[in-house]
Amino acid sequence: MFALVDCNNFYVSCERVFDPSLNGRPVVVLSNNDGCFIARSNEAKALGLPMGGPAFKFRETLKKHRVKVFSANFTLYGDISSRVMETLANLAPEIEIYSIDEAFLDMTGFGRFGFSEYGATIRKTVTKHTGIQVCIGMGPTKTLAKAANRLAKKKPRYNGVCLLANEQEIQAALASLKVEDIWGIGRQWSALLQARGINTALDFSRASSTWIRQHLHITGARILEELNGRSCIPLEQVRPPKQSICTSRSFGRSVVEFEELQQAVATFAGKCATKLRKEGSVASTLTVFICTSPFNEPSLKYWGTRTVALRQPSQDTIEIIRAANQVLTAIFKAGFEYKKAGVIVAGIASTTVSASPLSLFPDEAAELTNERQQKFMLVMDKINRQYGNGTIHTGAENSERWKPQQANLSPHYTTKWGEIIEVRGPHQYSS
DNA sequence: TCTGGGGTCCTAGGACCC
DNA sequence: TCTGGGGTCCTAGGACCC
Repeated sequence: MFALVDCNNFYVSCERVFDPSLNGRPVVVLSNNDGCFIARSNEAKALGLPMGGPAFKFRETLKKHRVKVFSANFTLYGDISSRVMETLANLAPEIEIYSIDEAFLDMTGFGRFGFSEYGATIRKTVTKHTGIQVCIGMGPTKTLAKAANRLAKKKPRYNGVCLLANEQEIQAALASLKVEDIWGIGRQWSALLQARGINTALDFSRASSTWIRQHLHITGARILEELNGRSCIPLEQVRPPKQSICTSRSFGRSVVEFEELQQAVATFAGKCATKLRKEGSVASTLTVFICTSPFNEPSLKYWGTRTVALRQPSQDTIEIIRAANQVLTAIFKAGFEYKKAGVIVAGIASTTVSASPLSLFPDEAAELTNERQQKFMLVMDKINRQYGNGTIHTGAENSERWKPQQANLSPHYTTKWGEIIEVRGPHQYSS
């Protein structure tokens, strides 16, 4: 038996924990650059504000209904998330952290407490420890637990916990689930399925496995099995090492100058190097991409990207920035208004298993430099850990000019002393 | 005027090996 | 006119997830 625990309207809930006056009011959280809706309270959903909808198109509604709008505060959400996960890990020994607001739990052996009863206990405990509300779905496979979770969220009669334990419950649940709402079925595939008369999850579960295998490949075949109660997507308790690391941003405004793009790309490359060191990994390839707005007319559109091999697998900020700069120089075209850029490092290997190949012609001077570079990076990371990110950085990195817009950022309530005090104010302590 | 960021898995096809 | 069988590795592109 699997359980899927999913936080309700997670980013909005995080904001509400620190400002309960927002309860009952419509609240939305925007993506970087205050672009799209990425979280909505139930009240905001009821106003018809769609997930992913661009905020500027709904200015009227936001104003008219006095919707509280937040810029994304990922530092806060990440910290609250880790508290939720910690609570869950104490309630069930086997847990897979699936996303910032979701976790799968292995419920094997918990039947003796009653699955639904234990689900209710989990719900209560998480709210008590963190202030975050969750819904829980349970079923014999991860895909069915996902479906159950959807029901738990949608239908009040479940009280936030939906258990699919027997054949009848499962069939009824699948009949009420639209095919596009199955976990793993996106837009393209649901169109394909609907064209074939497969409209519900129940239809899907009874579809021809040959046809599914042919058109939806192995991924679809697994879903079919899982809907029929045969588990084939296992719980992944340890996160496998990342295969690629990406740092990309849309710019707060158009960027035209090469030098400015250069600073942005250097900053992303530096961030990738920091992430690599945090993972204990080295990368062997590097990709840089730059692009104009996808909403431009075709003649004003440009998408430039190139991948190169690094001279040797690396996690060195300076090395990676240098390589990224070379790629940028090669793909940059003057005369375009750039809106976004990014750096991706891949071909990742762990530093701990000494997977990086040795040089056939070792260069002692270079080795010495490498060693010094590594020590330098250690010092840099240590300073930034202790005094805050960005305390020390290379001259090439600069995030001032292209910085994303964040007009309505809430304080970093749980991660910066200064911002906690700023909000609460010393006078409140007396009461 | 203004439209996010960070990932994974799978397949097909090309280039290569013996 | 006729031209094997069994592989690996890599990349691009397309699908999906939150």
